[in-house]
Amino acid sequence: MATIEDVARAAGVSASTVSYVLSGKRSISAPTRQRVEKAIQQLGYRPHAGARALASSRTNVLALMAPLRAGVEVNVIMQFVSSVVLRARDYSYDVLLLTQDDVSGAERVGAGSMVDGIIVMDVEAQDARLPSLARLRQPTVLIGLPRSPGTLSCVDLDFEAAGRLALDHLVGLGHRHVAFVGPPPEVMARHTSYADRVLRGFSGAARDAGIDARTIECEGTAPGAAAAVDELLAHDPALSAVLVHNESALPHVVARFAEHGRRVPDDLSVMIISPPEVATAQPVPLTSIDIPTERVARVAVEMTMARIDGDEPAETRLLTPVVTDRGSTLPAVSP
Amino acid sequence: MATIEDVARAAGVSASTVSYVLSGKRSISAPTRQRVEKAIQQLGYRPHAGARALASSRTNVLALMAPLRAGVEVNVIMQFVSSVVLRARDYSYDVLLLTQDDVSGAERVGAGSMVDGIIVMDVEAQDARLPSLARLRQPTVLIGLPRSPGTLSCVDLDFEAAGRLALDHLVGLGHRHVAFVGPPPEVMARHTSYADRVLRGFSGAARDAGIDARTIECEGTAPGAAAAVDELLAHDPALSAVLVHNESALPHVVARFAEHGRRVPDDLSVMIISPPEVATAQPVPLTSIDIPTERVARVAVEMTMARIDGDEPAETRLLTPVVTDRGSTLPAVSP
DNA sequence: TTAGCGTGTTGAAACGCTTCGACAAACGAT
DNA sequence: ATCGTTTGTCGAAGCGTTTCAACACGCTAA
Repeated sequence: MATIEDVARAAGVSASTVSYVLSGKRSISAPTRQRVEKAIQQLGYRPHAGARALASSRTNVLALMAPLRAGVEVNVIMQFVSSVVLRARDYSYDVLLLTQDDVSGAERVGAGSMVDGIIVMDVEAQDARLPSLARLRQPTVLIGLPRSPGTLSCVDLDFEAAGRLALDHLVGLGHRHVAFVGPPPEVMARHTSYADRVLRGFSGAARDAGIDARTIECEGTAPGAAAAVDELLAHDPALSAVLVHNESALPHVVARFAEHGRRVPDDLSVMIISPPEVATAQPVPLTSIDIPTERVARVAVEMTMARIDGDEPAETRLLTPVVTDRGSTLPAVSP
Repeated sequence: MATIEDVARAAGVSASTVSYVLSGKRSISAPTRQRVEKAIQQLGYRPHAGARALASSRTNVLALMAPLRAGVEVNVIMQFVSSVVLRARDYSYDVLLLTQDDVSGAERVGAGSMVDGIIVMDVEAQDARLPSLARLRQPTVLIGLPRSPGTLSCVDLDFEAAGRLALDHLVGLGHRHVAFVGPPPEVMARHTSYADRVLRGFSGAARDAGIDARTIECEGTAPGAAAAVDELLAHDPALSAVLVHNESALPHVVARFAEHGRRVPDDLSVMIISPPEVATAQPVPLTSIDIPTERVARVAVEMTMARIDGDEPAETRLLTPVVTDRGSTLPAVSP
């Protein structure tokens, strides 16, 4: 492999000049720059990442913690992951993927100076990883909102507002018999940040509206969905609208309601919180509060970059949810 | 951050001794080792990855190319990705995730000495990336089987044998009216390695058996599946068995057959090629040829490691497919 | 004419580790 | 007692960059 010295020799300059051509940190005369660039081309020179990291204390690598826990929506995870990778490239960064659900990976790559920053997914309300992350030299950005972020930056859709907004949307259509079909029990049990928050927003808004809105956890399987739907209808046969926050269960939920003779949207209004791709890919397109995965990922990367080379203070950004009406919610019929 | 010198000073030895304690490449007396280890603990020392890479020409990082193209099964991809990450850890390796579908990412991290080896997913029959990959200093292992692997290692389920095996299984049960529901058109058009191979195996075996077995591409959506099923039945109303190699379409295919009054398994035998999790998660568990994602990933990592520090020659390993009968295929009823 | 300044370039010192060759000490065999 | 081996440790070179201080040069301003 060609080194910077080889390039310098070929161009008839010193190594430091080559370095300055590459980094642009000092002005270089046009002729010199051209000779250097030509030498780089001809030799196919690429700086050695390790040497560069050693000298500059910059790796141009980001760590992404994406624990693949039970009950998570793989599609959504993957959307975040690929968006983060894509956005990181805008800043000439690569992404190291960590999938363990403890913090050991982050400690290893952080303390070992393998990365300049860390993005963390699937955050829990009381996330055990946060103290260790806060101790690292590298800035950390959470996708999600724990109870006490401390000095860590956070970004996410405002899921609490989303829950509230969904309920208000349904109530605004005149629905008084409303329910929430949530993530599977294991996700709730972990107090996964988004799950808690939607629930809080939805239930809080229901209380404010004076409505008894039932909420239920739901496995992402056909039998699980059937059980959930059956229970909801048993509890309130007059049920006329549901909010679903569980992509895997969604088709089965809709199917089960159909078996009970409730068709969307005439007999039942359905909303979902999910990426738009999911809401539109259903047999009947669904009114939804879209999870803007691409935007969240972009902001996460931007925040990380700002903290890497700014020393910007930590910050929490919650994106405002919006209802996209796709026709699966209709005004309630008067009793 | 503590450096190796700090540790050496604290332990009253030289830096090289600390290095040898860490690497085990020379024998160190027990007392010395203990002092060094204690110093490491107390200082919380972690070797600087860049410095280590510079000195040793080893990064302990693997690149994983996982292009997220249209029509790929995200679940399967994710299973591979997480298995690769997990297995890499067995060798103290981390994984850098590349998602671009061209080879530029691999060139960057390879030529820049960011990684020691490269694992490539979603390989096409005539994959344009192969020549560049072969030129890199780092060993590359393909998950998939291109037409001419050259000096690159390959590992995969033997999809051609799988196609053949599936057809033989169905014919063995007496079915003579058999069809294949394959991946979506965009996957076929790319000549994605596994897609081509299943098709070849299935069609070849059908020819050998003297059967006219229809094959059809299929979108992963409900309308797409309906269209495919309708066409198959129109072409051969006596159809009694299908092989599906398309997870997204699977539930819709089964549903559409049901709408035509064909129930699994009594009216229709169904097999699928997929990871076992998918086959078992269906309302009716399906007889399948399992894609052993975990095993393929493990072998891919092992092969990469062997070539990193062996200088083993390239090798192709095809895992033998096996039919797992879950009761969704029954003997054909005599006409 | 000289002092001062900006521009472009360079040499050398880090950065933190691995590894080679050397060497001292301890040991066993003669 | 001597020689050769083995064992444990060390010093120093080298890995390929970045970056700082210094310098040469040509200019402008006084």
